[in-house]
Amino acid sequence: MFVSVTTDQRSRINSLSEFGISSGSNPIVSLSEFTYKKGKIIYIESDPAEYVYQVRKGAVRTCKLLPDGWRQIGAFHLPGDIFENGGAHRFTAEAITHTTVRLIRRLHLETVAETDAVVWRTLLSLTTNNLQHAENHMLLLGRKTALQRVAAFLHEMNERLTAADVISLPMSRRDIADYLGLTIETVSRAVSQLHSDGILDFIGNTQREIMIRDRQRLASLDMQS
Amino acid sequence: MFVSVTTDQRSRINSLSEFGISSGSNPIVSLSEFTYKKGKIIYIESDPAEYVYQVRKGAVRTCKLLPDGWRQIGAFHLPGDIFENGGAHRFTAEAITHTTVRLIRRLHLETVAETDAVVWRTLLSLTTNNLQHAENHMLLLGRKTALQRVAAFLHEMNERLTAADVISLPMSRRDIADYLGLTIETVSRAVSQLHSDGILDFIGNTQREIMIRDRQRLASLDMQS
DNA sequence: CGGGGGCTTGAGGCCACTCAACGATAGTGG
DNA sequence: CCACTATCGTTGAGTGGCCTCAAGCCCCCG
Repeated sequence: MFVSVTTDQRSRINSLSEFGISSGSNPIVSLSEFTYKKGKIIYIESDPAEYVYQVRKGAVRTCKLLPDGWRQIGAFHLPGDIFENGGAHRFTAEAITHTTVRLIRRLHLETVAETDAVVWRTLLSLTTNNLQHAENHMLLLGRKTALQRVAAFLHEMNERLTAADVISLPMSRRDIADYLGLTIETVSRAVSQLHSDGILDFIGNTQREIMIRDRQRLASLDMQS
Repeated sequence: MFVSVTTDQRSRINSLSEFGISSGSNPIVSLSEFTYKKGKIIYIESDPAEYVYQVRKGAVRTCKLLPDGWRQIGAFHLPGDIFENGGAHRFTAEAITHTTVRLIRRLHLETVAETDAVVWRTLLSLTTNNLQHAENHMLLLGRKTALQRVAAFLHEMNERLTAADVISLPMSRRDIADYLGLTIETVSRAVSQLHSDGILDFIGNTQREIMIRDRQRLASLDMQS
């Protein structure tokens, strides 16, 4: 599959712990780095290959497609995040911006793990974290209003990709809409409302730079009202 | 936590493989059986205890609650199903009907696993399966219509708890609604429509016994139209 | 028999979607 | 430098699907 993908850079690193997975005994695992241009596919749903990925730079979306054109984004992966595909791929992963990922073969990992429970534990907690995120997202998709969803999204992003209360969103309104189970118009309207309510401001002339003015009220919308 | 719960029966079995988790070397793990009356709580969200459960008889729902009273059911667990709660409980688990579960301490399991990668692999694939289910459910909650959701639900149940095309649902319309992110009225209307469209029939005088007349059309609704 | 819970059905309202127009921005080629 | 175009985002008007509220039926169980 990788032959069909833009590979600008490639390097090898001999460390498992650099990947964020600490191994007690076996530090020698091959690690590769790939770079994908904006919009390029990292892997497709039902792709047989098995890797574990870590975002180095950029952002990745994992999504499912419906026959009628609808798309559901399951998660956004930002620098530092590890995402994987146990068994067969259940999602399609795409680069949102110019993105660099590290990757490691699952098989190699499990070979190491054979003699090292720490790796297993890490792999499991990785999957559990993804599961937890999915469970919270089910609640959002099933039971929250448009405004609550957008507030929850901004709240999540504010915690994940910023130190101060200034967010620089890598993804488009379409991505956000497909993540929140809404349309782009509804997302836009909700953001506008949060702006006119004094909860956030726009920075610069692009709409992807957002400053949170009232984190408290944003959080309270997220937590429910 | 268990002191506050109805415990009608209790037994001990010394086998891990009976639980559905095959261990190559260490078959001696304590296994308990508990019975819960209809509606009783098995564990509560944020409960610290760590167990892995297997449904023996009955049915279990795992759900999250919102401050404003909304409920989202993440999954139904039927006889044979294994469900767990890595780390802290992320859900509340309740018995839908009179239910018997086997349970095993996660800690015990991981102690065994220390020397047995098969257990780790099983535990991981268990979590991965749950994750896959959650991912599919996100698609349902985010991008499907009421009719498609109900069709998908019946399709799922038809595959999980019946041999012929006769389903005996253990859960109420409220449970179904909270699973599908709908109201009971909408669920009821959708089922009625499927009935009047000749896709399903009711059996007996209760509305929980359903016979699928046209599995093909049910599946095509599920798969999207 | 009366009461209550579960389920259905109807009437009306609201929130999010649809369709459409428009402005802003970035990239392209002259 | 300026059209020209495509993409992205916002905003408005109108529709529709699901929710809300309400009534009524059926069954179970006292």
